[in-house]
Amino acid sequence: MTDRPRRGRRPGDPAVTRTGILEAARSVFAESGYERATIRAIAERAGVDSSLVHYHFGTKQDLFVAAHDFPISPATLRAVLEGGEGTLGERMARTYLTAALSGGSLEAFVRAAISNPTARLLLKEFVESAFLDAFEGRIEGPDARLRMALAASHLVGIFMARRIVGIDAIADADLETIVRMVAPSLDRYLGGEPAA
Amino acid sequence: MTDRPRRGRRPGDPAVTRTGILEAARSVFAESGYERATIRAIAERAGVDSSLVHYHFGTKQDLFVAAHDFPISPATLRAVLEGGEGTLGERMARTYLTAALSGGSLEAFVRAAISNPTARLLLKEFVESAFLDAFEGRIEGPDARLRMALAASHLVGIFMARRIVGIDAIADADLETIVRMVAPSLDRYLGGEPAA
DNA sequence: CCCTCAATTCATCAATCGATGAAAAAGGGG
DNA sequence: CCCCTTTTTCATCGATTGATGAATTGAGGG
Repeated sequence: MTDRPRRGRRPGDPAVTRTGILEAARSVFAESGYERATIRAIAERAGVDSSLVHYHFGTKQDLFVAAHDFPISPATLRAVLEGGEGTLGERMARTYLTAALSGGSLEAFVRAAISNPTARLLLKEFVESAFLDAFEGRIEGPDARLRMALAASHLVGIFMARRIVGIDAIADADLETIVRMVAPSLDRYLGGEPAA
Repeated sequence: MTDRPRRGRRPGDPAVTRTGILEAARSVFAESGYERATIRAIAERAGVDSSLVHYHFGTKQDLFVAAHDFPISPATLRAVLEGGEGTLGERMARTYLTAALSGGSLEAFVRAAISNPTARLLLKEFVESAFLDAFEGRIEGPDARLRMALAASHLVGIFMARRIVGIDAIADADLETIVRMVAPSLDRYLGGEPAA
């Protein structure tokens, strides 16, 4: 990592270099958003020439897609659905907020989605299919999908406030406190009553 | 607007040109976000040379600030606080969602805040002072500020879902329907009970 | 051990962008 | 009506960026 790299192929596993680039891409995208992130910055963080990034992943957009396969795993989804302690809203808040606030993956996604149409579509697709569709059928009553979306958007808003905008009251609060406060609101959306 | 502009000062009021640039700036910033928006595109939309933009407003960041003085007016705030029909949460949801979803001003702000540190600070400042501070004292109970911020973040999330990401369920829904569904959640935050 | 192929850097291009400085045209006070 | 100021376009610079092609070096099969 500290060697002066000469030209040509270097010893060791090329796969390490590849995943290193992906990791660097994720972190730079998360920090700077899609537009501001430069291939050169990603390459530098990976300790690699910028051409190598293109060689492995093609265009910048290809790299972004490759680096962000799946923000939240299906396993996470199952954990939310197939109970445990607490209400559904509580599990949902805790699981998604923890996942979103820990890694940089979703942050990169959201940041990128703001300015880049492709990333925006990916995010929309992710939320609608892997999120709304997954819960569909488990939530009853009229407007089920809209109520689901409202619950999800609440979490997105909290994520934005804490991670992107940095509203103090939310950024400084204990995560579990937030979860306990938010859970009843989510349960109200997921519970079924049509809201007067 | 359709004339071939020769060089030099043009007849008519220069203030018209100025406000035209500001308007163009708002719309381009809203569409593209801060990074993607180019001075050249703004100038073209205003029917003006790009240098004129610099002449009037200096740097790109200066222009952004000048174009987005205040997303939501103090008058709007008062309308929310000093009742009328419905609960506080209902007035809050209706007023802010309408304001945020109608003009392009807040959209530009949010988009810009994602990638530009200055815009991010402006947005944070706006939310925290003109929003949280304004309600402070009117909301009782422990964690008042956090609960306020949760209510605000819920609205931000809905705005994101509808305007930025374009989640169908929320984008297609009637605004008044959303307001009625969300209001009880907001009231819960603003009402005072500490949430078990 | 050689020869091909994959991995990697170097050099460089074309495009774009923000910004500046000079030139041209209209306004307006004296 | 003249002259200085303001407003506007034109020309251009320097920096940055994504991308490409050639050169160099290691890996690995035969």
